[in-house]
Amino acid sequence: MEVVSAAETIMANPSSSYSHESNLTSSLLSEASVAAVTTSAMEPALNLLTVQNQTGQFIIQQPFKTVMNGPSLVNNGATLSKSHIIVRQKPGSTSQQMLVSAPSSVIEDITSLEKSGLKRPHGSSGSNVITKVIITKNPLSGQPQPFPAGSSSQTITLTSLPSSSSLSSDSSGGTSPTKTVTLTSQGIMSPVKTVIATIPGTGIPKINLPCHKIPISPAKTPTKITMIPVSRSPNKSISSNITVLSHALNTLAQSGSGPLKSGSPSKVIIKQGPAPSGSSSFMLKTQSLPTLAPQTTQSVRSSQIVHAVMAPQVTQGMQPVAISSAGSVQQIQVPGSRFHYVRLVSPVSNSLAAKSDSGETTHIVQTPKNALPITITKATSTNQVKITLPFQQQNATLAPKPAIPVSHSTQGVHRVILPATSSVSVQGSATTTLATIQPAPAASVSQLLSGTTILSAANSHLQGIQNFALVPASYVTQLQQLNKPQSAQETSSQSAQRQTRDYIPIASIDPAVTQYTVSRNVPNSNGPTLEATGARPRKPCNCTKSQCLKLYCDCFANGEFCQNCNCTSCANNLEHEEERSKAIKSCLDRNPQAFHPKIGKSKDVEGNRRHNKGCNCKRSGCLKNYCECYEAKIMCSNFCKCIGCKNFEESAERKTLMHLADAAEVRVQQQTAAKTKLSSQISCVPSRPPAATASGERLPFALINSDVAEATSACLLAQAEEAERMKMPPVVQERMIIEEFGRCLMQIIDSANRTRTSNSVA
DNA sequence: GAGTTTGAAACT
DNA sequence: CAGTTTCAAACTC
Repeated sequence: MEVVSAAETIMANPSSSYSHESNLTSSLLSEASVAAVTTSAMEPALNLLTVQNQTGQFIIQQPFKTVMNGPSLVNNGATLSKSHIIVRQKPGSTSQQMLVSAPSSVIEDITSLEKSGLKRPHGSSGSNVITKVIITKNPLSGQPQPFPAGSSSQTITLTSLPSSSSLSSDSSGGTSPTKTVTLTSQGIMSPVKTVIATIPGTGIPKINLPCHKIPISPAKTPTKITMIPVSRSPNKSISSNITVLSHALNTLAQSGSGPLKSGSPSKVIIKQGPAPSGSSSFMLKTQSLPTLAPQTTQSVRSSQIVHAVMAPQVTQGMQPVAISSAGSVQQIQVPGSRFHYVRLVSPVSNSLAAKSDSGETTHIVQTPKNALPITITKATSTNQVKITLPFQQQNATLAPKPAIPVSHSTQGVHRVILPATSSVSVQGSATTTLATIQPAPAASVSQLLSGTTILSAANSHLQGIQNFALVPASYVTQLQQLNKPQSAQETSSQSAQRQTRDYIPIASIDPAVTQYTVSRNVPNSNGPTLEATGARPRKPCNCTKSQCLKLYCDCFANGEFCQNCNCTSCANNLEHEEERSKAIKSCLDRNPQAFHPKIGKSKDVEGNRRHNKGCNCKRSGCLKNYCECYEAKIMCSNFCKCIGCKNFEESAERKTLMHLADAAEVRVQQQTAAKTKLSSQISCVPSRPPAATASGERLPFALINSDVAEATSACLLAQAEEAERMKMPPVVQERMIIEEFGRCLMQIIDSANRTRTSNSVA
């Protein structure tokens, strides 16, 4: 595996050729790599890239300068950019290469480089400037580097990244002191200390987050962390300080996937929570801002420490930051569980990040307009630190090819397993084959829809089975219920309602690539019919013997947890997560495509759907829902091995059935439409007007009560009797009655007028 | 609602 | 890979 971390520098003053504020966000390194890449302000325009080993000893200290619209330089021949610096440990490299990448956009002004007295990097004129620094041992301590056996040297390679990934300049911080974010990778057993101090001589508050380590990978092999370019909001000097964190967090989102969606600010929350077996776990959480689309989420395990050093202006202009947004994530930590869950959730509200749990001190920073918010939360009662910072969203472009679940089982590699129903396509077969955290799982992660949950079983004994799995949002409900015991007042029906409400299916992002899973839950549907909540309708299963851990169970086959089902001895839930994981593994062993959508696109006819495997019907003629093809409303294909198939284009039986089905559907739709229309008409019926005017005067009709109506009726009846007694013709009798009715009305009006008059007099 | 039919999944 | 068994949904009454 390979650890890649990124650093980012931001120009503070676009008008100056040299910036006083160069923020290098540094890197996350693997357990096996050097401990830290640190930058600090040696002088206003010079930063120091420091690579520390696990014992805190400096391995590399490379000053570099950030130059506006020009190159940044590292004395040792390394060039760092104003935007991104990526430090990575090359996989399989005996020399333990570390790659530091920077955009090429900053490697243009050679003149200023030379002017600065710094060494011109080799090949800096090209777009890919690579400088290698090979260090055989710690130059300061003389001790061997803490690399795995066999590594005899380190190589730091500086490459340039596309300029498009660079950040825009910060126009406000020209005179601000250097802000530095340090990420220090430490050994697993590193002591935990929370230090909030001030950097001597700078007044810069230094926050050493009480994080033992950032769990990166349970594996012994290095973990690759790919960096993600940071959003290019115009004012991101603060955010840049923590960019490294976001980079590390976004490993998943970045790895192997396409470019990030520029201008899509989001937030990354690094949260350290208690972890079993003496290791801390970091929940890397990103939350996209409103109007943003998908989000990425990552849970990383490693053994690293994060130190955050932030300039005072970090807290300047603090504003509440909206956390919830269009597509955010939730981290769910289940006590006692080895699994770490992260959920992508739908936007709910624009709550404030500043508001945190009791005992937490939250710093929320949001740069001015269009800037990205940064939140640092330190829990006083717990050992928990959250850093919320922006980062660029990942391009959620989907490839039309579904690639789930991932069955690739590289040891020590996080895997992302998408349930069959997710229909989430990940890009490229090569990368999606293993939607792993290394190196490309993020693509799929970022493409997840709301409700998708990542289940991480890293470090568990299930390692090798599945370190990461995407589970349905319904799982989250169970997780949350575990975390928060149900209120005694909550009835079962309320619970059911809440669960139903919370249920969010995993679905395809792009309808064009939606793959229909043959599920009995959606009989004869042309596709996933969504409920009002956007959730796919879900039918409870009735499994009795399979424990809902076989593909017989639709819930399980769809990658869902059983919820409100009628099953017995169900193990398709959180309480049996290990069993479930084993069952998933078993299914995948039998059939790596087990959770793939059964219905895919036909290659023959564009846009046509087709059963990927084909049916084997013998007695139903493929004209009953027993047939998966018929159930999916598609015709049998060459893949089918059915006998007596009548489910083909020219089949008269099929046409008849389809017509009947269509007619029934039309009928249902008409009924529904009629009901809707009726209800809307009823709602349009004008209600009784107010009985009084705005001034309080009672209107005549308001005087008509039962007594008045009875008296009026008596008058009319008396008049009718009188007319009859007078032996008047029927026409005249009617007229007399109507005239009497008129007189009654006049009396009522007079009474209303009298009431109005008396009210005005009063 | 109970019993039957059916075909996918699981098993041998 | 083929045959058999198991299973749960679809279907019938």
